[in-house]
Amino acid sequence: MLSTRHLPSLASIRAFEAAARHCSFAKAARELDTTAASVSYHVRCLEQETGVRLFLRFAQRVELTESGAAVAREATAAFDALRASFLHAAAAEETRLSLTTLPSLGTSWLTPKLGRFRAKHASIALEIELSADAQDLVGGRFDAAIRNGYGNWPGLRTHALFPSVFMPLCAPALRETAKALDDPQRTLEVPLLGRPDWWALWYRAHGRMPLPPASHFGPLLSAEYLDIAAAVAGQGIAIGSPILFRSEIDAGRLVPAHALVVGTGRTFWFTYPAARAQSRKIGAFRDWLEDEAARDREAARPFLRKIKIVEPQS
Amino acid sequence: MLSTRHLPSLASIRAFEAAARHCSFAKAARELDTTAASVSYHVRCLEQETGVRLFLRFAQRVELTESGAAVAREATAAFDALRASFLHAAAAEETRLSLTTLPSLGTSWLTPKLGRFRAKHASIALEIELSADAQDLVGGRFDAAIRNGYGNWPGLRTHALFPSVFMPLCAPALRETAKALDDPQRTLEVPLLGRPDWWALWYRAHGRMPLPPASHFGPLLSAEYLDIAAAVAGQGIAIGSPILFRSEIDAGRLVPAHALVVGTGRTFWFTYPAARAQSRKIGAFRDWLEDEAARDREAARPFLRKIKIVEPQS
DNA sequence: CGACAGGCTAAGTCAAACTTATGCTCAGCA
DNA sequence: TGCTGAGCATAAGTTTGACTTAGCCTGTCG
Repeated sequence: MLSTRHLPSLASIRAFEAAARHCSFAKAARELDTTAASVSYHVRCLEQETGVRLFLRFAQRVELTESGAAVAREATAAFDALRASFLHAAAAEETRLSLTTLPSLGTSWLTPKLGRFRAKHASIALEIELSADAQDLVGGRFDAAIRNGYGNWPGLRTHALFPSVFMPLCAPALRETAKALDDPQRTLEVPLLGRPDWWALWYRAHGRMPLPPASHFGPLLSAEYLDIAAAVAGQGIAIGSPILFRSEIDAGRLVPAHALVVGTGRTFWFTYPAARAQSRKIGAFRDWLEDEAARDREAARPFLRKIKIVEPQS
Repeated sequence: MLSTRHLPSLASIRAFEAAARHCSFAKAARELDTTAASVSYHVRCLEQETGVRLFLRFAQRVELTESGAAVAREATAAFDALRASFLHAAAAEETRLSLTTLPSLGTSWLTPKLGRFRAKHASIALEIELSADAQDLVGGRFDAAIRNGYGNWPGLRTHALFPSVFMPLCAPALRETAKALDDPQRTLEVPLLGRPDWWALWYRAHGRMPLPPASHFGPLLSAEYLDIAAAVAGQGIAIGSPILFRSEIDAGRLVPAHALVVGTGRTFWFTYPAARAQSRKIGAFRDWLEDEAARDREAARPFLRKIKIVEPQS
């Protein structure tokens, strides 16, 4: 009859449980949006499989047996507990958002704004992991990511935040020294900080100055925001995003060392698996993030007004 | 997402619960005797429907999330409780047998034997309801019945116990008076007790005596065993079954008032719904009952050796 | 008495459940 | 290092338990 782990058809148990609550097959059918014949069939199968009389039948009604009532109590409790656990898990799921993002964006741009997100969405705890490499969004480890790229990632939904651009930035004290970026007669007296490939692209876009030799470059640091920190300290001219480091500019710790802003067509995106489109927390974070990005794009308008796009050499 | 009473697909929950226990879709599939693809599909559907990440996926394994683990605990507990309630109900069902039977058979024949049934099957509690009318066996109120008839009841399984026959029985003191049943010269000095239709059939089978007028019949009592009680008290000659009332004969309280035993082809049957054929308690009771009936048929062999069958007039 | 509600059953239908085939990523081993 | 096997994923196709429909029966009520 009933083996060790075997359980009767759960569909039958579901039909029985509803019939027991209503003491009526017709009412159970209405609740389950099915027919009384289906309920009758399932209860009969259950009785046959288990050998337990669950209902006494009368012409126009049914009556639970003692055994039937006992099983029904357990069934109702079991389904209620199951339901509650899903509701609880879904609610808990909506209170934690795990985000993977690039180190400079996370450190310099996002983190300073989190107070505003927390104020707006007190119930959502944000967990941010910084990584220079794009993390997998399918395995379930992360809910969403902020990435730099062209936004053509299969299976992911993408929302553009702001363009990925760069320009020379330096401490105000180096404003005079920085004029050498535009003057072939002047010698560059401080090192160039940041990604050499960006500097190469910048000089290419500039078009009227040769790329300085490698000896003019500072040490290669592991993230953009470290180059910027060195520039703030007056150690050279860094190449970086006027959006990501806007707070430094606004505070007067950095100034544009040259007016030319270069881009490669890349953008910063907020992205998540398409299957997660219904997630309320992802939606809330996305909406807030888009507002923040729009605000920063607006504030950076003088820099973004005239971006010179260059093709990266592959 | 999840409405008030709605529960996700129970098949999906079942697959998830097994996968959670094993932390492996492949192992769950083996337990459920299905494929890993099926388990994977169900878990995915469940995650999609509930919005809850239940597992983190790695190339060759899966890992429960916190939420997944919580839901799994509830699911395992729910299924275990359900299973236990069915096992318990099935066990309880096997300890109670409700039988409907005819009054005389129940009172005079079956009840005196119940000690032997109880001794043999201590765990089965017998509940007997006496009724002159055949009770419904389909509604679930009764497990089985002992009926008198031809045994052709649709949907029921039948086991013959002993033939339904009748003969004149009286107290020993009326043995001389009873000779009038065979002697046209003698006047019947005591009333005839019991069913007038049986007396009519008996005289028809006799063939050498006219049926006495209605004035020779005693009052119409509601059950055969009451007629017999009156006969034991010497109030007349009763017509009844030498099997049902064998104990009175053995004790010398009654003697056959005439040797002729008449039957109409009817039998006493033990019967139950065919769908209940697997019931252990019904099987146990049937086996015991058949033994008792066989024993009584053997003891009544002198009476049953030569039964005169007459057709009832319809 | 007729209408209706609510059970039952058998035959037929259908959609969720399941299978098969293929692909991908590791881990372990020679 | 290359090969094998295990264990996930997905899409297309198949199957079967779940469900529907039609008809019947029994009460209840107006």
